[in-house]
Amino acid sequence: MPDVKHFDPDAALDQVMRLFWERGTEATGIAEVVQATGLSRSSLYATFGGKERLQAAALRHYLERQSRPVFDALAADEHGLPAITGFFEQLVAARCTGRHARWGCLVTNTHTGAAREIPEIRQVLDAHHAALRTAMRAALQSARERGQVRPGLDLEAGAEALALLAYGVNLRSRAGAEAAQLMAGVRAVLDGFTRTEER
Amino acid sequence: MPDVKHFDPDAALDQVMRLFWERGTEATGIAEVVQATGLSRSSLYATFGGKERLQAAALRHYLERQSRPVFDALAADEHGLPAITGFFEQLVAARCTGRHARWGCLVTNTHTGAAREIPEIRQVLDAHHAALRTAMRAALQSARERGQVRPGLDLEAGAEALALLAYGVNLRSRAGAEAAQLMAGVRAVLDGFTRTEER
DNA sequence: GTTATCTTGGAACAGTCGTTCCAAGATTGG
DNA sequence: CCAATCTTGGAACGACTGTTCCAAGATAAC
Repeated sequence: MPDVKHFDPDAALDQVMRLFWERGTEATGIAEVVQATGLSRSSLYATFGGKERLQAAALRHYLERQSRPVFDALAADEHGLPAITGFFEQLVAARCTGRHARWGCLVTNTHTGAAREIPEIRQVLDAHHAALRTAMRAALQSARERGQVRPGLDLEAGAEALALLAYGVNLRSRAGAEAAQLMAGVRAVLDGFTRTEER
Repeated sequence: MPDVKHFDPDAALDQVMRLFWERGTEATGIAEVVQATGLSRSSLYATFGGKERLQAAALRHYLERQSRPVFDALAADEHGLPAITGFFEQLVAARCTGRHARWGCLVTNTHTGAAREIPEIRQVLDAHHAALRTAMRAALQSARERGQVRPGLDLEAGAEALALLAYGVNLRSRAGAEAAQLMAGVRAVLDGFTRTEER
């Protein structure tokens, strides 16, 4: 006849994710996590384990709640190149203005930290990259079917390129890059993927 | 009638740079710096000041010794697009194989850390981005003069795009990305910049 | 050789790190 | 209401953080 948790683990994880996202995982101490969530150290460790496990959980949470919905929307959008343009406009806007301005992307930020060596975390990094690539690839496929894409474009290579471009946007945005400059860069790549007659 | 330093500050800074580059600045303690350089804490603090100043110095050192020479070579190379392709081949090779494999780029790595807020460091980040953009811009200019570039390409936007792409390469390489996949992405972008008749 | 000045080694600092532990509290099935 | 079981608050842990300090050592001009 056990007791039950006095809090919502998912809501707590969401706050941890935001904390790690904004301030950086390595720079965030357990004390700050305790304060932000309102939990005690006991509850924290009993629920999520140590900091590594917590970081991995927060990262998975980010992938599911933040990235996946956007990726899925992109993959499902059959407008082709305009869908990709829209994705980047949305991305740049989110990275440079609003509640999460200058936070970058938690997954992107994690690439440079020490935690990237931990298998559980490396796995999420790779899963995120694969998901982003797949979404880009699907959108490019739609674009080709609509005759928007320049002949000879390797869709796999194009998807990889757009994924790398997104990382670049995420990275530079965290150091204060201007939205207009980022979008100009994005457009230069996208124009290069476009069929001449469409341009 | 003072004493002189018993070590070469520049050589020491070079070792600090390598340490921060490989292991990450936040993850590297002063104790490790002391051990790697062979200096005492006194000499370290007397020469470079605290960790923030040391990080800024190491970052500037990286920009001057690692980035600048490559950027200058790119800007001076008048072969056009092949020069840019060569730059990326060199980059991907350096990031994925050899002594510095999987180290990424110190400047790129610094974008995500807490130190990005420090003015002295933000300044180096922006200077690096400007230098990279300028070099790319010069190479694209040469490419245009040689008729290699597709009509309608905005050289500024193109330079920004290639810079963002480089950050993406640096980032993903640190998490173990495959060289071939990275280069495929790069080629997709570069092909998009190429004049149709040249392709 | 003397002396003034800087450098060096190493101990010590207070503060923070992530983690552990246990008594007290809360909950649910009986 | 009892009892079994999990949760919770909070103190305490050793290890490490970056930094400071000072006596001892080294150097170069006189």
